[in-house]
Amino acid sequence: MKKVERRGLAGDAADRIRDAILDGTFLPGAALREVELAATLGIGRGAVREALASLEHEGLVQSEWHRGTRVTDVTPEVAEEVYTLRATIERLASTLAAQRATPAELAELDDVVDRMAAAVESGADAVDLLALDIEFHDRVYRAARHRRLSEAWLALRSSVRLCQLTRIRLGRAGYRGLVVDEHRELVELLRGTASKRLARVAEEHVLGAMTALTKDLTPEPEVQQS
Amino acid sequence: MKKVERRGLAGDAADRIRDAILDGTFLPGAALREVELAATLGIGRGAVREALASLEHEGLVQSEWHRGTRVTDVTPEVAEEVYTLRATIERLASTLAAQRATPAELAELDDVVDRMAAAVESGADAVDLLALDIEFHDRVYRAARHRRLSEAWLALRSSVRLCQLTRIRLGRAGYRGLVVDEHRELVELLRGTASKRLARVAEEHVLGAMTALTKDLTPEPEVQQS
DNA sequence: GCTCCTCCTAATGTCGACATTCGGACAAGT
DNA sequence: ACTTGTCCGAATGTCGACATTAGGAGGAGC
Repeated sequence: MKKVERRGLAGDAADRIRDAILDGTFLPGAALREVELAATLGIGRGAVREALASLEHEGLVQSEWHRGTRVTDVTPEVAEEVYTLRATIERLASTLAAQRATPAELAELDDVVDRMAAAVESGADAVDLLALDIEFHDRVYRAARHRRLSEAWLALRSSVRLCQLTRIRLGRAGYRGLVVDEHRELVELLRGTASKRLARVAEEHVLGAMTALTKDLTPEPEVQQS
Repeated sequence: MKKVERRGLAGDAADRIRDAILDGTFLPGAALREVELAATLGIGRGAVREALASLEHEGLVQSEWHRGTRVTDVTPEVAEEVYTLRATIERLASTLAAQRATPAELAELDDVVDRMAAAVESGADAVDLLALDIEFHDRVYRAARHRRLSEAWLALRSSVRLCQLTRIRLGRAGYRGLVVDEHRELVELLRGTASKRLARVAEEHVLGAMTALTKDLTPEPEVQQS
């Protein structure tokens, strides 16, 4: 059995607010007022404060002394920071996962990739594909069995989603079929013993995503003029 | 001019508590009671709560639902997690610093290494050497100019100090002269363009420290018997 | 003697009230 | 016209009181 996780209101509140940010209820740059959120969620301001502190630690929001909290807006610079850091961490996660993953965990990774392939085949939504992508990497980190590393991923994960979602929102996006192949290659390498190559591919997998992302996020040259 | 940093009580409280943990006022495993701390520091419980949340994010303390917060105790497992993660992050930091460091920053690194050498020469305290070691790496991260990466280091730094300090407290320790040479090599590589070699050396620099650390932290086989 | 149940205590979780701070609007001075 | 000073509204920062919970002490039942 898996132990039940008991959390306070702050944890729930953080989840709600995070979801609201990720599904576009709060757009980048929007102000998150404590009293307002407290009223909306039906909880006290203390819990909201704690939740916002969590989200700040995840990089989803930024707050300044006595100036409130607002949703981080996704600039190419932010995307570059998030993805370079993620690439580095992913390198370690893959290496560890290759050493420690059980056959069952590897099989589950296969399953996720199959579901991704099916989703691409049936022309599924880009958001659904993104969810599968993230699930894949969640499982890799779990297989790595490294508490602090998993926490680092949890902190980055929200930012990764936010980056990809704004990209999708911009209409660019287009999850190519390439994604499926890349993940399938990763699973194969996790099964093998070519740790050097695995580390390189895992890192490049993320950096490749970054390249596509920053390019799409860079605002097109304005034609309009004042 | 450098902008003044305005923080609330929580920030100050976090610093005080962190220092208290690092200088041994609160030993690993000790309970940190909110009311007690609030009374000691002369502030409200809210601020203390916020401070403890920060420290938990740094990995210095752990808290459970309705069971309070206690100082993380340094096991070889913790040390291994902290140092493997640090090695990975340091690899990126060094690579970026090599690309972005100004000549002034590199000169300051030289200065730190010189001070380390002088300290070793004059048989200084292990704690002082540790401070210089950390200052060196602080500067590397600053030169890397990567906000999220720096934050990741800030979060790990306290744990690194805690690990090293308990090691010193155990009497093992003994900062060897080797440390000076290693840092001097790092600066040279930062000046050069051999980025692959730099990445490897930076990573191994940390992993080497880990090996010494985990060995010293592993409790000696008990002779006593029940 | 062992288990289970009930209470009790000490701590954390939660909340709303009050204090502090920011930034803009507006007016006065140069 | 530009700067400077003051006021004001709205938000966050801070605090103590109250609600809830965990874990142990103690007794009843077997």
